[in-house]
Amino acid sequence: MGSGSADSSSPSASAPVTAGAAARGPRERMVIHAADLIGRDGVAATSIGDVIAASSAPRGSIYHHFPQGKTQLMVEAVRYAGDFIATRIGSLHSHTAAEAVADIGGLWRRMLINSDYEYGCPVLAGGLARRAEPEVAAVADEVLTQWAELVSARLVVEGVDHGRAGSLANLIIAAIEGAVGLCQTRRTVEPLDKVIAELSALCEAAVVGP
Amino acid sequence: MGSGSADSSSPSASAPVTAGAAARGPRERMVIHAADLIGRDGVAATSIGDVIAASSAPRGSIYHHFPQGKTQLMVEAVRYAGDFIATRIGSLHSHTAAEAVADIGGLWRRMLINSDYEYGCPVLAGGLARRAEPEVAAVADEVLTQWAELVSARLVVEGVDHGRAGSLANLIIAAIEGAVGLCQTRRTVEPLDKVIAELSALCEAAVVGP
DNA sequence: GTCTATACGAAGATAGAC
DNA sequence: GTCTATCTTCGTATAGAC
Repeated sequence: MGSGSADSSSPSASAPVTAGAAARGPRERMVIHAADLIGRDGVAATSIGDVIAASSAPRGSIYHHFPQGKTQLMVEAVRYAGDFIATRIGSLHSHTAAEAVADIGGLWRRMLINSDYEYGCPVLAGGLARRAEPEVAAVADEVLTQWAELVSARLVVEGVDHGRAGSLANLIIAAIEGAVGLCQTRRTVEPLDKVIAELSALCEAAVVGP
Repeated sequence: MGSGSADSSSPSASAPVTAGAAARGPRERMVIHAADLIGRDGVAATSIGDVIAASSAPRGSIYHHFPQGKTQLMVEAVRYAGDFIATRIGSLHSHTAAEAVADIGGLWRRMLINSDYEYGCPVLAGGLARRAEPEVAAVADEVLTQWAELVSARLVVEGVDHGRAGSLANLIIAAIEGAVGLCQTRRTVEPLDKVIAELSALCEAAVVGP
């Protein structure tokens, strides 16, 4: 289907990387699989046909569930992927800022390896598609803002100075996003591992002593 | 043409962001404009027709110049974009590691603003297209390795410890790549500016005293 | 080297039956 | 809600003339 899909239309579709609880209806499955495909191939290379094939959804009801077609599907998928990560950031068990960063890094590490380095960040992919799909990029923008606030707040809780937290959160998000892209390109977790190590050390140093 | 091109086929095509010296032949123009379009729309959303329109190249000789079609054009474009940045890294006038990082940041800052936040990194875009275009991603991998070596060597020259330089170079590349993506998504240079500030400080701290 | 014409397939979207 | 056409546009690639 899409020029960018390797074999997403193969009979045995594997479960999407972000699939937590089993989705109930076809509509929800479509959104989840759309997010998965966007993370792998990007917005432009993900066709509606790809999503249908991957989610085993009925062909005839796409425009019933998503009246605005592909754009709406992509928008909801990026939102879903954003919420997925936001939830993880919000429910981190770690007790220091350095640990929290390492935990998020570990999450991405697993997703990269589980997908054989095919799956990257659907939110970044959505943002990069701004020319063709401005509405999708707008959602990506919102998600990124939310993430930055979540990370920043967390850093403050762990003892990082208010003024520094915003700048550090921005670096953490940018560096992890970039590292995930490098890992996809190079098919190794090395870039991410190195980035997490540097970031963790930086967080430790940024915590004000008691 | 491409579903991802906003108006690259408009009559007055603007000069590509990476255009240094004027290109001689149509072939070279095609490669340069292909790199430009990949940076804006990604590999999948960049069609051969888009490149022809942007570079005012003759339609009839694409497969004469690029026998392997789109893949070859994308491969050469990513290589071109990689060499463009590599050259800049290699000819930095800065005298400290922190300054060098700030200079590279300034280069990206200009390209983002000059393109109204449309132009991002073609090399990262090439790497993210691995599923559809493995050969393009392979070149992106090579370029990324070259960049890392260049940055690392430069850090060592500026006084950063050998063991640390590799890790720091990786962070610098990942963070800048990620930040550029964030800037494209959010239509601001803020993410990049903040990242450069943090990175510069980190570089200063990493330089061993005389 | 460059042109036109054309084959072929994929993708988004709609209409109307069930 | 879901299905099956069907329309239209686009994109890659090739063939053959000039």
